[in-house]
Amino acid sequence: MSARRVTLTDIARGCGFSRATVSLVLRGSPLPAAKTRAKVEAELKRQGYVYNRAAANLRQRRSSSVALVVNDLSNPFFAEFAAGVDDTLGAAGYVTLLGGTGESPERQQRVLASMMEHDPAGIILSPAEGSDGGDLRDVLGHRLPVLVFNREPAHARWSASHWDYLALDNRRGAGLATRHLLDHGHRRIAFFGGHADSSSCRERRRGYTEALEAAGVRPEPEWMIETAPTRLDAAARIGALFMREPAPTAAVCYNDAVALGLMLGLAARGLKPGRDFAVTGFDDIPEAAVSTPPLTTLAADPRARGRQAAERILERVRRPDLDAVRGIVPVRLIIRASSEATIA
Amino acid sequence: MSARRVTLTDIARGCGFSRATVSLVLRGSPLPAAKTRAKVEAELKRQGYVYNRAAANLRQRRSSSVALVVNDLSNPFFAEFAAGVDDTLGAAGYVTLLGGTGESPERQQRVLASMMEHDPAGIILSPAEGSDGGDLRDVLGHRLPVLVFNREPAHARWSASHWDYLALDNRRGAGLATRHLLDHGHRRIAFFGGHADSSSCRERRRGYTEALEAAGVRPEPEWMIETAPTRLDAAARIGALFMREPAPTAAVCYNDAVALGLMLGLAARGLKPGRDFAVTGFDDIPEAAVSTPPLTTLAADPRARGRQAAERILERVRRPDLDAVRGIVPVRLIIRASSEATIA
DNA sequence: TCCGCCATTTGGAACGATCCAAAAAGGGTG
DNA sequence: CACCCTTTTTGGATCGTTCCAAATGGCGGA
Repeated sequence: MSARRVTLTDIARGCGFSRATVSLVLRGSPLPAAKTRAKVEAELKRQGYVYNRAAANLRQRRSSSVALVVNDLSNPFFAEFAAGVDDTLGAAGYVTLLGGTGESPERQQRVLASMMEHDPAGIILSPAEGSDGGDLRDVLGHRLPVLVFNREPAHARWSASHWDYLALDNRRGAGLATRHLLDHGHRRIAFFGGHADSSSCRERRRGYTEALEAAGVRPEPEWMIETAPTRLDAAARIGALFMREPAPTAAVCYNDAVALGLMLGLAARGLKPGRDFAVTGFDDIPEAAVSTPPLTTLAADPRARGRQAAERILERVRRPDLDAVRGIVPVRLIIRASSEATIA
Repeated sequence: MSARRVTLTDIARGCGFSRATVSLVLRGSPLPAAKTRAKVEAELKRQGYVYNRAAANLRQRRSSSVALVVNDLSNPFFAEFAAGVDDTLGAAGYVTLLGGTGESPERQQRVLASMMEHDPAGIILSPAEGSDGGDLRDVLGHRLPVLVFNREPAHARWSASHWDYLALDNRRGAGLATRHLLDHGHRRIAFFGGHADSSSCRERRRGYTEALEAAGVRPEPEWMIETAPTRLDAAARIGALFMREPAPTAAVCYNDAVALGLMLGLAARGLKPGRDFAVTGFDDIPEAAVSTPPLTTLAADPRARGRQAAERILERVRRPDLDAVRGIVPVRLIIRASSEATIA
């Protein structure tokens, strides 16, 4: 166990060529003679040589990894996203450095600092809620290609800079859901869940408000209800919807977790979601299709988003000087039973 | 953009000390005088120095990363597992190299080879279905600490060696579920889903069979039904349960995905799961709590398992010569409505 | 004043690869 | 056989850090 690692020098000694020649063979250069190549390759196999990419990267001043830092890995949306990122990076010969922040900006700073020490070629960051753009800039510096996914950190200082940005079309998505409910005759529609200081929540609220106004319905501030973006907290706050008569007859929810929580809460109050009250979500997590009732929601194909993010960061690594790109990806409204409730 | 990276030498030049001294300060050695330390630290901040761990690792012949290779990141069970692993590794100052294999042994070989080139301190592997122990040994070599999670690769050659192993108590878990159904009066109980060549499936089947036999019920080979471990395939194969009269009245499912698919299929045949037919799952994925009806299943707390795996691999990195450990973690039966159906 | 001792500081060789310019080995030609 | 040209091969410096043995400086005591 645990003998020394086999190096280029060992191979060179073993087959009587120089380190330089062995290195050429390793990299598949056409220079070495066929005979030489064969001998070297035999020796590589014989000794069980494993390439040391770290050493090579050091000399070549490049990097073969990309960091992926996400706010919440246990959320299936981000897990799928991560899978997509890893797919594409792997295919391009990069390895993924994974870091989870658990929605804590402090922890995010630490994780990012640690990533930086590993010298990634670029970084894909889905910021923790409450991230500060200035703090991020401090750890990440000005040199590294960065793609911000899904939400914008507070303090726009960063946005004046060269970071790419990729997010869902939250505004249009929420608008679609709202119009869908309006089309079913609803007029008293709440926006339920999420934290108003998260950029994605603000955008969704905006899409909701605009859709209402476009239909000539006045948005009711009391019906914009904040919750943590989890099933549990959503279920707990359902009371806020029914404080005052007349109560809403439908709700656009911040995301699927919140919508599922809301439906649970409704059932507990004796209301049948989808018949007595219409609900929509956002994300189309796998559960949405099998909940009771199945949840109308907005699909964004997180795995494809992951691939997209990876492709973009790779492109940016190749050409660091291009202007930053802001990508807003469309979302699809998936209509299921949870929004069937109709107002005559 | 993209100026040269700041190095130790730059700092040394900038504050008039030698590289060696700056390095001592960086590593918090007590040797440098307080005054010196202060000056160096000021210069570090001034130039925005970022430590290059790769270079340090090269010199020190050690590694600060651990590879995590999983068969299916988009499965919430493994996503949680990964989050747990990353938690613990991060806290210990290691970075996680993530790799997904999508259940393909060929891809797994490639991913592992790539990981090896990045010289991880150890590797946590949840093998793809159909992995071959010999192949694994070939890429991983004999030097690297390895923890195999969740299932055993075929060909036991590897097991004679020094790899750690951590898995759920599949046998006991399936036994618990089976006994639970027996206690509700069921006698015609199927084992539904999974591939018989996966070790976890074999173990669960064994627990099921033993529980039946302990209750004096003869297991019926036709009632062990194979499916891919997905909702979709499970739903598609439901017919196999009802080929012959009398049909089973309950099923122990390979995992939650399969159980959810089965319930879907039952509903489609006009049977109400939980009332006309009892179902249990395995894993306790989040959906299990909110499905219709909520699913009786076995919980294994994947995040805690992730932490456990990480701790074990770190321990093994510290002391490579200890004997391999086989850890079997207990699972808890979570009783919900899907298994309420009773036989008088 | 000189010496020895302690606390600091330092030059230069590693680590395992790549790069570059230059050397060595073949192979025709005249 | 000397010459030139092409094909192969190679030594040594380099990437950014750490390690080590040895150098430096200051200070108290003889």
